[in-house]
Amino acid sequence: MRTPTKRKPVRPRAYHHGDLRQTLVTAGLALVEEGGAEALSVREVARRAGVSSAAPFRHFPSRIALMTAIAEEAMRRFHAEFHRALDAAATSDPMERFRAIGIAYLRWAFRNPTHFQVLSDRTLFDFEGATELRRQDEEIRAAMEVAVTAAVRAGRLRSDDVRLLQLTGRGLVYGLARMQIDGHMPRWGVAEDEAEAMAVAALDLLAAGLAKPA
Amino acid sequence: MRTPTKRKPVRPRAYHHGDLRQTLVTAGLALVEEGGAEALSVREVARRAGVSSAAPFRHFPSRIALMTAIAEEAMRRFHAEFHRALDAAATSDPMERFRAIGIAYLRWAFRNPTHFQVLSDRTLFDFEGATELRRQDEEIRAAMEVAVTAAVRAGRLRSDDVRLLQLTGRGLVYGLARMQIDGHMPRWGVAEDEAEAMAVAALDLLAAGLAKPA
DNA sequence: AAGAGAAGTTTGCAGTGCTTACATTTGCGC
DNA sequence: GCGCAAATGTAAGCACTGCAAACTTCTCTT
Repeated sequence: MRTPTKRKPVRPRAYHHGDLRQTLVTAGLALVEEGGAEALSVREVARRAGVSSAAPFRHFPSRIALMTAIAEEAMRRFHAEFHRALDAAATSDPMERFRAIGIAYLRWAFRNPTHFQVLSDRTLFDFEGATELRRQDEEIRAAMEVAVTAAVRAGRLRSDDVRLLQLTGRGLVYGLARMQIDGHMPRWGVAEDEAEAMAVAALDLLAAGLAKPA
Repeated sequence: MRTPTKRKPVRPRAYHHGDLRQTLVTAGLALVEEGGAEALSVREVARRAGVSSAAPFRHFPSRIALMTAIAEEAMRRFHAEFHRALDAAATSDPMERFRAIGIAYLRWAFRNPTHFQVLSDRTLFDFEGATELRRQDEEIRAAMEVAVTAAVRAGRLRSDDVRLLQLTGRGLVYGLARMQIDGHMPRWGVAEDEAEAMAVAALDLLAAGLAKPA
């Protein structure tokens, strides 16, 4: 977003924009935030950036490529906050760590619902082509695997099937997040302002249930 | 919607179609089945039904209204199969019943992924306007509430918060179904042909965990 | 047999993603 | 500095979409 060799650093940027690519991603992110993924059109993004409707195609070959860049930016933020939260809740107890991971995930999803929506639906962007995103996604998954494996090794869980345990944990947390996004919570008697707390309570209930009985 | 006084029940139906409304819903359902909800366009549905692109608007005021009718048809099938499966697994044990409900839900979702996708995303159709659908949805939810309440009364669960227990059960099952639809399973090391069985195993793990320890 | 209403059609408008041809600007080798 | 190629913008246009209006055809009622 800097302007090193540009002659007119501020307003009257005629023709060449300076950093259109990043501007488009930022505008797109805002659009998604306002109206969800399907509210994003290339032309509207161009309008917001103050360029012609064909300009974005100089930087992205298709709408899906633009969405991929937006998803990558969203994942960057998710990844950063996820690790920040994990570091803050530094604990060596594997069950505590399992819980902290789930809470960090839920927290981000509930507070960034439209960004989470983009990340979760892999028909919306080119998952295979987003190398960095895939690495960060894998890192989050691996963090969970580490915690679960440690808990299993310590004999703390009622099952020793790491893959199944992971799937169960992720399944619940993913489901709660998507129920919120897809508008199911009201139908289950969960009000807007208590949704996140209820989701955490559900996670706690699962964690308690997975723990090995005395 | 039958054809009591029609003169030409079969082929050469010129102009008036006879039962276009139902034909459109059926064609739409097939379209959704093939390519998911976003693959459905009013014009393509019209093409398949062999009518002009404006004809569907005689029966549905908008694309969303057509999608709502499609969702209602999908829900009708889901509801029917759900109850058929529940009746087949007739058992009075509340924990068994809880499990049977979850399995029936998972089974339908995994075998009708695109139809499930439509039903699950409430931005795709007019949920509030679909009275019958809402009633059937509520019935499925109520079946779960009955089972959970019975289990709590029988002192079989580690929590007595029915709402939280329901949310946890639904959250897991919904999450597993959506993970499948959104294409997350491969990344979690779950192959296509074992996905449904793994989901059931996760449900069993949750059920075991929710049960009151001896 | 007449006429009204239902259910089709054609035409057209505004929006979309994307392409092609053209214009401007900028960085780089000389 | 100069000049040219590449990068990056624009304008115009195509095929598609959802949807509205005006018109036509059929069917049902009386």
